[in-house]
Amino acid sequence: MRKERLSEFCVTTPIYYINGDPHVGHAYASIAADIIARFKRLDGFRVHFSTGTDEHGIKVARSAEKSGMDVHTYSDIISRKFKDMSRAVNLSEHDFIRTTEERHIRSAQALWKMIEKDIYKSSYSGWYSARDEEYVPENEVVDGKAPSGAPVEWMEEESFFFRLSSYQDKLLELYEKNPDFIAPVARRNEVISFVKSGLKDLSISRSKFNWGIPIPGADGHVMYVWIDALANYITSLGFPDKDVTSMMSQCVHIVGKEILRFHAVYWPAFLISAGLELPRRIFAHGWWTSEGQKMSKSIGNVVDPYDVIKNFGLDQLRYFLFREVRFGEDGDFSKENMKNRISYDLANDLGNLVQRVLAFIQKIGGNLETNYDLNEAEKRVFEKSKNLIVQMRNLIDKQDLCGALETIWNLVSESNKFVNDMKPWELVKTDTNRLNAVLTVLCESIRSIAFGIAPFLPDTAKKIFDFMDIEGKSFEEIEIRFTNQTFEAPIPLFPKD
RNA sequence: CGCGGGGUGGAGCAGUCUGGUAGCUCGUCAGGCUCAUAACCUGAAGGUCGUUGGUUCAAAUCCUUCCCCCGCAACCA
Repeated sequence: MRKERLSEFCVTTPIYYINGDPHVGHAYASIAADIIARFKRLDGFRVHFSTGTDEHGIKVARSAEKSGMDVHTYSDIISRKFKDMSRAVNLSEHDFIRTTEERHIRSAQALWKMIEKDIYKSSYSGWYSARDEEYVPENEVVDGKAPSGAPVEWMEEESFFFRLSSYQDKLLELYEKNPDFIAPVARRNEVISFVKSGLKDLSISRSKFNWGIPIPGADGHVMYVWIDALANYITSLGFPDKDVTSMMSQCVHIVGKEILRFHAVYWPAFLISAGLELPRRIFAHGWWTSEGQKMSKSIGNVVDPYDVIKNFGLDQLRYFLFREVRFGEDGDFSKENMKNRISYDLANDLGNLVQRVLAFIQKIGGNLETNYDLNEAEKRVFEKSKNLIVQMRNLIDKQDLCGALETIWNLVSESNKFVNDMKPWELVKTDTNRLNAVLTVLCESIRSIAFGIAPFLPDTAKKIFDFMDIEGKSFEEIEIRFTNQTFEAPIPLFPKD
């Protein structure tokens, strides 16, 4: 009965701000969400998966101006690049949402109306850099100058405020009652400590520029980023036309650690104010360095996902990103490590397992006479392969993507060891009955592995499914026992040069 | 004294709450095995567990001194 209620699932990436080209950090968040979405679909859930671009704000308006383009045209071009990246990293079925779309403008305005009781007009003041046309955070002002070196002056403008201060206790109660609302734990502690230190009301409008969503009934004011951008999640779910309650309640927001606070503090406050359902979890991922150094344009070590895909392959990238570093922690993107992962984990362990087993079956005629009358050793591996998805389910629900891969590779190793121990190349001469049992177990195991890797390495999984004449649409297929089966001749999955 | 996390063999980490001769994954070296893009098995090298002093029969683990690294500290998507 609980299964019934949980049959919907929602996962989101942040919407990416279009002030630069997509890099591996964007790809990382997108692939993470995709892996989760794919796993849940295979597991029978109805999944809503959204990503997109955040296109309003002074920076975008200025960039457009600088490049001599109309801001709409400019947004279209940059947004397109992110859309292309989504395809390049093989995101499964998703909604790509742009904050400049009509549906989103309606949604953000509707949300504004729903939280209006917590909004009041006052004036916003802060250190303003005229040259950069933006406010500079207090702690970044040094000797009356912005980090850019531009002079700053104290400015005031009329602004709408959201009464965030009155949500402090409610938020703390939310974190308290839902220990898993923010993950990983270290991040959760940071957020709690931030909220405990006291919340100030939030300025949520600007009148100095107009590249934003107009505030209903307040000419000359546009929404400032928070409400506009965060509302994308409910826009994507059909708000305000549809009831978003059940999907929201199952929603996991994947975000970068740099924007955790907006998602873990402001967003729930807005939702509570609007009387809308809260998401299930906010998960903050870490950042990648490149060859041990912070990625930066000036060093020229920014990792371009297209380069990696071209040089190493897409599934290889998807594997590396989530196996190399525990999801939630920072990590280093090193070509050397990437090569090793591909060579050892993918080619030697997984690729070779599939190859040695399926090629062997070819050798003895391409036909497997199944035998499920198993002895102890065979049963152990068989059970383990039947348990793979069960174990992964728990890990994926905690967004432990690295742990999920480790679990799969445990089975890969165990299966390789099983081949060595059972020596099918000897059984073929001595005991055909045992041989068939051993090969049956191995095929069951390979099939489970293929399903396990399917969310991570969809193309590779597809190849294995094809070798074995499997659909690969649902984990339920794992339960269907092989009967006398003819398999295709395998081709190495990760050929070495 | 703003809040928090951390310093453990080459790398990344566990162990610290509930003291008892340091463990995991990967890497390195030697041997065995070989169906395969090879894997697996056996053995080996490598750590004064950041520093100081203390408690104790016994400390990576408890108390103390100092050093170092990293997050967060509100308008940065």
